[in-house]
Amino acid sequence: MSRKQQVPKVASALGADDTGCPILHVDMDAFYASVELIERPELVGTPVIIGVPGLRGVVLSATYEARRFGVHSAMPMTRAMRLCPRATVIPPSHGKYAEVSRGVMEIFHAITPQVEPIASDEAFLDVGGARRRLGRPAAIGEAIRAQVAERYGITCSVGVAGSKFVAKLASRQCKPNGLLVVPADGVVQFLHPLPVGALWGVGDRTEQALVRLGIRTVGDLARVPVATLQRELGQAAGTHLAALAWGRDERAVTPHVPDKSIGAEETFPADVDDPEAIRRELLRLSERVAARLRAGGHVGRTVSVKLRRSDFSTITRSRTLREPTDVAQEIYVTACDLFAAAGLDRVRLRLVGVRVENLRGADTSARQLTLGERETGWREVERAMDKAVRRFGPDAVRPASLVRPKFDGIDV
DNA sequence: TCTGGGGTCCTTCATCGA
DNA sequence: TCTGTCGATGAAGGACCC
Repeated sequence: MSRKQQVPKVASALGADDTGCPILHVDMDAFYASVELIERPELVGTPVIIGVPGLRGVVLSATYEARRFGVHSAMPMTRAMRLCPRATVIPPSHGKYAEVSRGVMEIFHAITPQVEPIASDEAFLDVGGARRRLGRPAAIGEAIRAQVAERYGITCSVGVAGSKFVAKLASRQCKPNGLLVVPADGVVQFLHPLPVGALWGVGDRTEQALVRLGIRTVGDLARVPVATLQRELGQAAGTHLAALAWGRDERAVTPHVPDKSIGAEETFPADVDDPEAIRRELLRLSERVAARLRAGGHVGRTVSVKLRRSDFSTITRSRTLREPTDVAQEIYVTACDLFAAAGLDRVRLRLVGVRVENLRGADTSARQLTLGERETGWREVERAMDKAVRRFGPDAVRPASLVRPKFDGIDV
């Protein structure tokens, strides 16, 4: 589901010497759309867009037939429909995608435990340790493609290289339904003709900044002194990009990356300026975040709120608590304080969000009551709510203020 | 044209204590 | 005692990723 610009196809696969190429990047092709077509085979070969039409939604995924009209993921649905009015629009079913994603990850784990998922539809694999058992990396990549196709009837693309970042570029280069090996001694030859925007970490803004400096390709970038890049892009980004331009990327495949924050946000169907309605939404989001914290065994110390005005300008406000929490009421009270302190009363908002950062394991954080403080009992109440939800479903229990329609006059 | 939702990481600035 | 410096931490914003 890459949303970066398509880089031009290379004419040659640069041979197939995969010695020194233990890293695989596996990327499902048009994942959500492909999963939907499993149940709708009559739509194969036609333009299909996954997204919610009408509302303020964006395209989540599109078949390659729709992409030919200029449709791509993250594009506003209204624009996508103008570009491709014939497209069949299917609302997303995240549960279905998660199920296929789990199955695909199982296939990866049967190859090697060194699997680093990047998203539901892509992962890095380090197959260095699987060679003796399963053969060369390119052969392992082909085996994965065959297994995914056989089990789910969908295709994926595989990049094979000596580093994560080159493997990722390679998989993008051979999409859809391809496999590309970038040999260790062909990295510079592979990278330098690519546009700078193809690099991981170069988005629109950075690309514009680089183009202003006359840097259009990775090769151009490689010839610029590191100090210049650091001055223009900042210390970290400058150093990082200078290394990438020469194919240097030492990052290892890391199977377990701990969560650093958990949040939830929602765009209103129409802008809202009623503080009561905004506080109700903050409560709903706090409930969601707290439930996910508890489900993951996390507590967090910093609560932040995100407030986006109707003109899309966005502010965030955060507060670090004395003790970490996974209690919705504590998160909600803090979020309301932050909202009040932001001084946006009666300002029209299009989005609000709640996030908890500074996470740690709930089991490693014994809560310390200060002198005179009384345990509120909210934690116990919310754990009981978790049990009810697990047993009777998500609508089994909710705060009284959320029993009313979510937004005044708009029940969504 | 009009921009979702879930994240990570970096930079800058302010504050505080040693 | 005062001042300057340095590092840690927190807060805010922004760019980027899928």
